[in-house]
Amino acid sequence: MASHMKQQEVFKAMADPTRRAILKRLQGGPLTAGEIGEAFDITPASLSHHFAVLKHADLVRTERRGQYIVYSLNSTVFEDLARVLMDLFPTKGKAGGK
Amino acid sequence: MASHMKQQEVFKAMADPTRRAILKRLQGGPLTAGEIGEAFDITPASLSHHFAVLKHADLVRTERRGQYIVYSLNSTVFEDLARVLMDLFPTKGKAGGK
DNA sequence: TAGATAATTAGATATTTTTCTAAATATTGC
DNA sequence: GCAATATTTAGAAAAATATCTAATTATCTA
Repeated sequence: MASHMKQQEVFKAMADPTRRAILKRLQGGPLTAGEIGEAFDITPASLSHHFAVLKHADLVRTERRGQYIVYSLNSTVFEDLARVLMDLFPTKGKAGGK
Repeated sequence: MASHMKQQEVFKAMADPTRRAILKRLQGGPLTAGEIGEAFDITPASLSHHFAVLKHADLVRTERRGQYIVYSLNSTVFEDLARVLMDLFPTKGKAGGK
């Protein structure tokens, strides 16, 4: 029950507004790296770094589908926590603004 | 209802393990800066910096009492969120270990 | 008022993080 | 196999953060 989260990694991951916006986007369902990237003004390389941080924190899962890599929220660790956090705070980041 | 939180400031504040340990310590009730500092291996100056970040995020309140400054959790913004976060994750920081 | 104690602010340095460009890897379809 | 597309990895530069020492501010007490 969320007891095997890497606390430091998760908080660090959540501290960046771009990463929070990525997570927010994924709440609508799985997306490819490219689809996620459309909403941001950064290079694919930078985005990839953010993905790595989120993955390391176990907040997202990846699955290769052909040439694409599909990202989705890791519901085990994340879904309940993410909802609590995301809904508790008003969105303000440049992308995914509700 | 938690809708006027400064999202970015709060997450940034929570991203540092020393600051999370400070908050954790304050869950037992208000403490002076010095009392909080006893648990850490950093200088008062560094600690003061962390207090400033927590204050800026509205996570703690301060009140001067004589030569002391007493810190407490800001229950309005924090108490419910803090409980959710702190209880959801296992403690791992050097200080305030439950 | 002077000295002691508590805490913060100023200024500098070291570390970490974010971002970029360029190069590498994986996969598709001809 | 080769070119095109999707994504990641490597390496470097810029920006942000954490920490320190030294100096400052505020308060207490003798």
